[in-house]
Amino acid sequence: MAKATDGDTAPVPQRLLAAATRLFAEQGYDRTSVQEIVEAAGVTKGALYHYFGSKEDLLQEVYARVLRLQQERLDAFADADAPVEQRLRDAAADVVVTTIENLDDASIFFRSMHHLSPEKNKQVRVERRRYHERFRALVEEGQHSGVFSTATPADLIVDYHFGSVHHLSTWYRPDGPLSQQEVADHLADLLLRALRP
Amino acid sequence: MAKATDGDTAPVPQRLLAAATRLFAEQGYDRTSVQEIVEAAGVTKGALYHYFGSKEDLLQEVYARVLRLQQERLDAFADADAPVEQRLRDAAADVVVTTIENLDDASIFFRSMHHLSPEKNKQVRVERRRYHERFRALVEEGQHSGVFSTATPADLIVDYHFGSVHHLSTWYRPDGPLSQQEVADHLADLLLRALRP
Amino acid sequence: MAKATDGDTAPVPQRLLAAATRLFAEQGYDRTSVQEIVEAAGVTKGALYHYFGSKEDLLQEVYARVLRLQQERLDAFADADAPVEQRLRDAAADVVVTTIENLDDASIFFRSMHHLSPEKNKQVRVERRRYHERFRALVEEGQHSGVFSTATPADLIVDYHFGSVHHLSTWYRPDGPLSQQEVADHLADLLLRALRP
Amino acid sequence: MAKATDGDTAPVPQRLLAAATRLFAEQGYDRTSVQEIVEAAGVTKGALYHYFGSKEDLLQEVYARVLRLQQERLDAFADADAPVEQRLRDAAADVVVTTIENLDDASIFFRSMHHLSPEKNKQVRVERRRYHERFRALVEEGQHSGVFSTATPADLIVDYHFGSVHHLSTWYRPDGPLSQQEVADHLADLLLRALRP
DNA sequence: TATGAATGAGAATTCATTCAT
DNA sequence: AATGAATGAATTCTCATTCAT
Repeated sequence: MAKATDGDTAPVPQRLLAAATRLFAEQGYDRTSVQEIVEAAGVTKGALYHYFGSKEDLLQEVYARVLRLQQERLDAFADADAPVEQRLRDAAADVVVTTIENLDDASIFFRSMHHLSPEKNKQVRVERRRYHERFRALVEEGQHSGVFSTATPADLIVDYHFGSVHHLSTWYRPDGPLSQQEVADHLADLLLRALRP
Repeated sequence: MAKATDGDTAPVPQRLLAAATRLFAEQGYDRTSVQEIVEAAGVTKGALYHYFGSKEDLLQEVYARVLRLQQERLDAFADADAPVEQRLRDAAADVVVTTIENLDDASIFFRSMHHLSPEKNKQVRVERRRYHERFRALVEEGQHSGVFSTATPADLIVDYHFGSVHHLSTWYRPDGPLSQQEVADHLADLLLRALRP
Repeated sequence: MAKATDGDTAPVPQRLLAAATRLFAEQGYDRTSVQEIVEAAGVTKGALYHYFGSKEDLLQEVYARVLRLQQERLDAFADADAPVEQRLRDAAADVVVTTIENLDDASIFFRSMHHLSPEKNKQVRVERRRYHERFRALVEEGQHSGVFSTATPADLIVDYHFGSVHHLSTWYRPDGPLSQQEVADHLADLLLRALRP
Repeated sequence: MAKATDGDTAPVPQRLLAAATRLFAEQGYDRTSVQEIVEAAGVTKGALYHYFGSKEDLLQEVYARVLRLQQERLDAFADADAPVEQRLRDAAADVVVTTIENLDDASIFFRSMHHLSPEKNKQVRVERRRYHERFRALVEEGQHSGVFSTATPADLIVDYHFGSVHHLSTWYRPDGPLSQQEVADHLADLLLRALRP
């Protein structure tokens, strides 16, 4: 009977997650009440607490989804069979596109991480770290093979790039002058240009 | 009689602002109660509401202070008597140092702006815009005079750099391997390298 | 299981309404705190806000109840099969008795109506108007058929009578010299006497 | 220098009293803050507390003024040299005109009396009683001399009439179809007609 | 699997009043 | 005569969560 992912007929947990994602992005985690979420999802509070242990669990689920997706894509690009400068450029551009396509998740990610309890926060940080290190490894690979400048520590370069990705949710508008792909190309280009020896 | 800026003797509004800044940065705006602020400042709630119309006003005051400071510094560097690549590098490095020196304000700025009411938000955006445009003008000046590449739109370059500044509050630690100045130099360097024709 | 209207066993909304009615009448709407109401009803604040959107909603419910009751009774007397002077007298006396029997509601009604928000106030006024007009129609009927004097506009006569009803909560005491019925008969009599041609 | 009673130049206590009267009538006593009063009067809180011991004192002053005025006028009409039916009619009409002319005071009087502390309340009640009794004496004089019906106790007749006076603040509008004097004549007429033997 | 009534702690804000100057 | 900073208690309302059904 269910056909879409969002409508009235999607499984309850998905509907709750979709509603929570939208509301957290629009209003922030603290400003979104459990009541609003269940109303938006068309269920009752009891149902929410049947599937999720707490409001915080919902937030963590949003994170887990984003992290999983981005790690998968990074791994795919990094493991490709191509010169390192190509692989870095592709990965750098892809994370921009993926982030723009899931701007809600990104807003939540960067604005609400500190709302998680210490233990859950730690768990997320560990996964983030893994992602960061995979990306850094690409930079270092290019530095060791001499195609990238070694003037800047690789860690800092990763943070430089992810700063701009993080920032997207602040300024990017779908109806702006640049398409997703153009923004991605420009940002990847800036990264690669900065890395020229 | 008052000599310090923070102690028991500083004027009440300053003490409130200092306490609020610290707590907003540590816990986030929504998670910080008015009660906590007044306790930290050693005054009563009535006193707070005597000087500030609302909790939100306190937040706006923090913003106003940061914006004023950063605009002043940018103007000074941008108006200096030096080649444009030097002026851009100095401004780009200075905003990093200033941000690190006021990491609390920066965290609040980037994480809590969406907590302001629409009208106050607009006001802050207007001032942010002015700052952004002054910075962009520097980039464009270099592009027109041929010392910077024109491959990337100036607006995007400004957002690229400020993404990394914004991001500082996420990863920079005073006890990390790099000093403030080193980070600033590296980030300014990356910007200038990316702009090489 | 529930048998009384007030005890520990009555449904929570009724208990809240009963407590609020008594306290609003005794102390006035503004002087009665939500805390007092829930304590008197033996429930918690959360329960109150589960059933009523606001303190004001509670007040409006009190109004709605009174208005419904009085309109029903007026309609019954006005539509009866009797000479107009008899129907007016019965209606005029009945509203006195009903008001005395619900003196709390009446006090609240006349003293606290201006505490309602504009929109709710309007809604109450509309219902009041309907009541006023039904009563006025009775007076006019008698005037047209010649049994009542036309010296005074019917509207004014209605306000004259309701002034005295309104006033009851100021002076009527159950232990005073006159019974409810005696007061009602006297006031209806005064009205009819004033209307003699 | 001072020429009006209301402007910027009137003595401070008068200005406070005028501002308080207007605000109490518009918003109710409880809804009017001391801050609003002093702002409307163009002075500071300290000044208010210099002249009045409390917010309640301000309210009592408004009462005292009304009571004094109405008692004076009633005494004048009641002591006149005319037949009792003329004196009653004049007094009954005059209180209507005076009430309409001071509709703010009247609203406050009838709506806020229960806001006074028990002792002040008692004091006001005593003066009200004196007024009521002077009026009742007029009715009784007419009843004893046979020009008024004795069907209704004099006390009730006084309350009947004052109910309608009280009610004026609910329905009377200066831009309505009837002038002050017309309303006064009609209401006095109704009273006298009801008293016909 | 889901409901919805009920909890209880805590939120921001208001306000009459005081008092040193 | 008048100021205005400061108090502290009270106010309405919100909300994540629980639990009997």
